[in-house]
Parts: sequence; structure tokens; C-alpha cells
Amino acid sequence: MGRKASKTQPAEGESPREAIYRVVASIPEGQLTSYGQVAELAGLPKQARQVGRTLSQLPRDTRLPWFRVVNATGKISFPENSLGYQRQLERLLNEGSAETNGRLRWRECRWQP
DNA sequence: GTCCTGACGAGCG
DNA sequence: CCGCTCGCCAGGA
Repeated sequence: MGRKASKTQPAEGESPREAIYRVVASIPEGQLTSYGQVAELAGLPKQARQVGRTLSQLPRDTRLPWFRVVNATGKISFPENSLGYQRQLERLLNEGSAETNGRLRWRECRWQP
């Protein structure tokens, strides 16, 4: 098939972005995971940065549970004074994944997709 | 084309 | 625990 070899793709007929969306969408409510794990499950090992970059470009009205993705140190990957930090913490507080002091509660940070 | 940046992560001192 | 470096890679200037 005369197909122009694209750039790095996970190959399942999905673009890296689609794969990331699929994985993030599958994170169960009340559970947290890391950018690195999303990358791995999406078939993009060692590309945690690309996951972060992709999530940073999500539309505001997205239904994706992007807020369930935090960094490997178990913290929200935004400066504490930023709006992004507040929005993510708010969402996590809503489903009981965080304490009011901003401390995150890791309930089974690894799930089986 | 090159250079810099970034919602990351592991390693090292 | 903290700060720095290096690896990885897509995008924008």
C-alpha cells in the first residue's frame, strides 16, 4: 500500500494521541496513575512527556478524566499557585483521591486496562 | 534546518 | 529531602 511512513506511531492503527485518549479514558474513578504509565499502556514507552503534552492540548470541554493522571512522585504536575493545579485538585477532591491539604491518596495506582 | 521548551522520569551526589 | 543531569520527542519560533 502506498502509505507514507509516518513518524513514530504505536502502530495499532491508532495515532499516539488516540492511544493516549483511550488509556486515560479507561482510568477508573477514584484511581490515579502516572504520565509514564499512561505512556507505557498506550504503547509509547518512555514518552511520558508526550502524554503531558497531549493532555495539555485537550479542549476545555473534554470528558476525559485527565485529572487522574499525576506525576511519578505522586503529585499534581502543576505549580501549586497555578490554575491548573487548583482545577485538578478540585476534581480529585470530588472523588476522594485527595485530602484538603492537597495530599493525594493513591488507591491502587496501577489498574488493569 | 537549528534551538528552545515542556501537565515526565530515573539516576546521582 | 533537594537540586541537577540526561534521556525522549513533538511543536513552535
